[in-house]
Amino acid sequence: MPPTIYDVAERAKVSTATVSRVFNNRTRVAKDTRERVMKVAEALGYTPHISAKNLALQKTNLLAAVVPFETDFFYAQVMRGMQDALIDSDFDLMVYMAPEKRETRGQLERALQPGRADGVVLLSAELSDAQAEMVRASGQPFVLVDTHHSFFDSISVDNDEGAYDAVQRLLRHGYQRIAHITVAPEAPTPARNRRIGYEQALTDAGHAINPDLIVYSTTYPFGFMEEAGYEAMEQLLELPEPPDAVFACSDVQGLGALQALKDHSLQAPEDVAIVGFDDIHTSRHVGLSTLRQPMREMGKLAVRKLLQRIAQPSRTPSKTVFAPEYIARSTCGTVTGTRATAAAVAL
Amino acid sequence: MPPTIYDVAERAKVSTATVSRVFNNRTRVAKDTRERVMKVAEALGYTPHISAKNLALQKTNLLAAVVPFETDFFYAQVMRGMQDALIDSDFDLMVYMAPEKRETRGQLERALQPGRADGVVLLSAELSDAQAEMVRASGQPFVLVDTHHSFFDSISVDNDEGAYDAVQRLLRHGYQRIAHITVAPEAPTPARNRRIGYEQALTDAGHAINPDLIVYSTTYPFGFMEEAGYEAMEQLLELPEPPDAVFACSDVQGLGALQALKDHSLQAPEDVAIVGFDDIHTSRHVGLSTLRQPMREMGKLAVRKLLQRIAQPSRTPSKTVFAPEYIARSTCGTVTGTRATAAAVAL
DNA sequence: TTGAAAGCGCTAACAG
DNA sequence: CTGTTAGCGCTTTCAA
Repeated sequence: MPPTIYDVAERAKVSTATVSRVFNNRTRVAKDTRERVMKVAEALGYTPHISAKNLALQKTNLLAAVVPFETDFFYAQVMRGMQDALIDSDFDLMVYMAPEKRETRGQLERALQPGRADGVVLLSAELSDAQAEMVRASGQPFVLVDTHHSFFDSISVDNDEGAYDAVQRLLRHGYQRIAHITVAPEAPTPARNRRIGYEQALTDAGHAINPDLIVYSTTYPFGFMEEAGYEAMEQLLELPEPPDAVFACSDVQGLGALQALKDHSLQAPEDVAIVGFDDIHTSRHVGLSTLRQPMREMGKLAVRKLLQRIAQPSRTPSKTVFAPEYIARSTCGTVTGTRATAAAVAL
Repeated sequence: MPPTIYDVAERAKVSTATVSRVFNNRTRVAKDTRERVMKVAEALGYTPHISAKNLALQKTNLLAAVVPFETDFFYAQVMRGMQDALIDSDFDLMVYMAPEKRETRGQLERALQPGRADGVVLLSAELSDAQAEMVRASGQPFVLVDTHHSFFDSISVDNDEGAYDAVQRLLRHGYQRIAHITVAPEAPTPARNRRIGYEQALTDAGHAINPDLIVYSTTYPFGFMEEAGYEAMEQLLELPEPPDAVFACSDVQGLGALQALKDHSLQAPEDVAIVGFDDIHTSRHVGLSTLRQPMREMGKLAVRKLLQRIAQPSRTPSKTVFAPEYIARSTCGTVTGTRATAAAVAL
C-alpha cells in the first residue's frame, strides 16, 4: 500500500538503484538527480520498507532484551539504561518478557532466531551449558546481565561481596542473631551468591550458621515479592528466639518484612534491623538500608558491550562486576540507639 | 551463515515450498515427508529467517510502543500490562523511548515506518492534528493511551473526574486552602485535565480560585519528578497563608511535597494534607493518599484494542475511559483527627 | 554517475 | 500432496 522504491524510481525517471543511493548516500549521486528523487519521494510520502531493508542487508538494527517478569523494578531501571545507550545509535530495542522463569528459555530462543535482531541481552537468568551452547551456535552477539558465562560478555554486581559487607556492618552494629530471607534453594545465581556472602560473613566472624535463621520463601515466583518477605518475617518472629536483624536478599522482600514488623507493632531498627538489596525507588522513601546496584549503569553498559560485539564479533568476552554500594538509612542503626533518635517507620 | 530453507529442501529432497508448508502447516503434507523434513531441519539446526518471512508476508508480528522517558513508573506498569495481553498472541513488542518530549515525534515516525511493526501504541503524548493525519496516512493500526483523538482507539483515565473527586474529598474533610501542584501550563493533557478538575471542584463548592495556590513546576521534564514537587511545596510553605492541603497532579510530585514537609518538620495530614495521582508502588509504603490509575489494565487493553484493529482495520474507533479510584491512606485525613490516631510518616 | 540484474530467504498461487 | 515460479522491497555488484 505505501509507495515503494519502484514508484519513486519510475516517477523520477531513474533506476531503483539510484533511489536507494540517495536514501543511503553511500555513493555519489549527481546533485540534480538527488534533488529530483527527493522531491518525488516527498510527494509520494515514500519511506523505505524496513523488512525489505533488513532482508537485503541481513541486518535488523534491532536489539532484543530478554527479561523475566518478576524482576519488576530491576528490569525497568536496566531497560532505561539500555535506552540511554541506544540514544545515539541507530538501533531499536525489543523486549521479551518471560511471564515465568521457565519460559525464559522460549523467549530466548525466539529472540535468537535468525533475522530477528542483531544481538540480545539476557537479564537475570542463568544459562545452562546446553543453552549457552545453543546461544553460541546461533552466532548472535550476546550479553549477560546479572549472571556469567565464559562464552559471553557479562555485567553484574558483586553479590557475595555486597552481602558480606551488609552482614559485617550488622555485626559491627552489635546485632547478634542475623537472619536471612532469600528465595528457593534452587535460586537464581544472584540470590544464591547473596546467601553465600551472608554465610561467609557470619563464619568469618566466628558465628555459627543457624538454619532456623535462613528462610527460603517459596512463594511464586521465586519469592521475589513482598508477600514472600512478609511471610518470611512472620515466620522468623515466631521463633523461640527471633532474630534482631534481617538481611533480605532483595528490597522487595525487605519491604515485605518491614510491613510484617509494623503489623506486629515492632519497629526497625529498634526491634529488628533490616537491610535489603537493590535500592529500588521505594526504599529511599521508607528508609530501608540497602545495597545499591547501579541498575541503569548496568543496562547502559550492556548495550555498549553488545554494540561493540556486533562491530567486532571475535573480541574476547569481558566480565565486568560492579561493586554494590551500601546505603545507610533508618532501618539499620546501632543497637544502642534510642527510639528517640531513630526515625519511626510509618505504615 | 545459518542454514536456509534451500539447504533443508535440498537435503530432504523436496521443494522449498514443502519445507515452508511443514513449518507453517497451513496445508496438508504427507506424514513421512513432514518427518523427513523435520529430521533434516533439526539436524541442520534450521530456523526460519524472520526478516525474510516478514517481507514475504508483509507482516512483522511486532507491536511498537512509543513512550516518553519521564513517565518512569507509569510506563513500566503499562508495559507490563501490554505484555500480559501479548502472552497468548504471537506478537512481540518493541519499545521506543523518547528521551525528551519533543523527540517523541521522531520516535513515532520511526515506529510507523512501513515494514517496521504491525501496529503502534503511543503513551502519554498529545497528537497534533498534523501528526494525527500523518499517522492516519501511514495506515498503521494505532492506539492512544492517556490522550485522545477521534481518529484512533484511545484508553485513558478520567482525569477531570478523579481530580474533582480528590478535591471534593479534601473539602469534605474540612480543608479550606487547597493548593495544587502541577506541571508547566503547556502541560500534556492529563495534567491539564487534572487541574481543570481541581478548579471545577473548588468553584462548585463556592470557593474562589486562588492563583497563588496553583504552582506550576517548570523543572525539566515537565516537572514530573520529585524535585519539582519538593520545590513547589517549599514555595507554598513560604506563602503568607500556606495551604492546609495539597492536591498534586502526580504521586511522584506528591512524594516530593511530602519530603519537603518532613524537612520543614511538618506532618501530613496534620499540618498539610496531601493527595497524589497514579498510585505508584512507593505511595502505598509511604501512606500517600492518591487516585489509582489501572495502569496495567490500561496497557493490557491497549494491545487488545490494537490486535483487534489489526484484525479489522476499519472498525470504528473506540474510546474507553477508566474511572480513577480514590485510595485513602494516611496523608489525607479529617482535619480534626488527632496526631495520636494518624500514622507518622517517616523520612 | 547511473542502470540492469541478481539476490536476500521465505510464501503462495497455480499446476500437476 | 508436491513442485514451479513469481514475487515481497531493497541493496549491490558489474558494466556502461
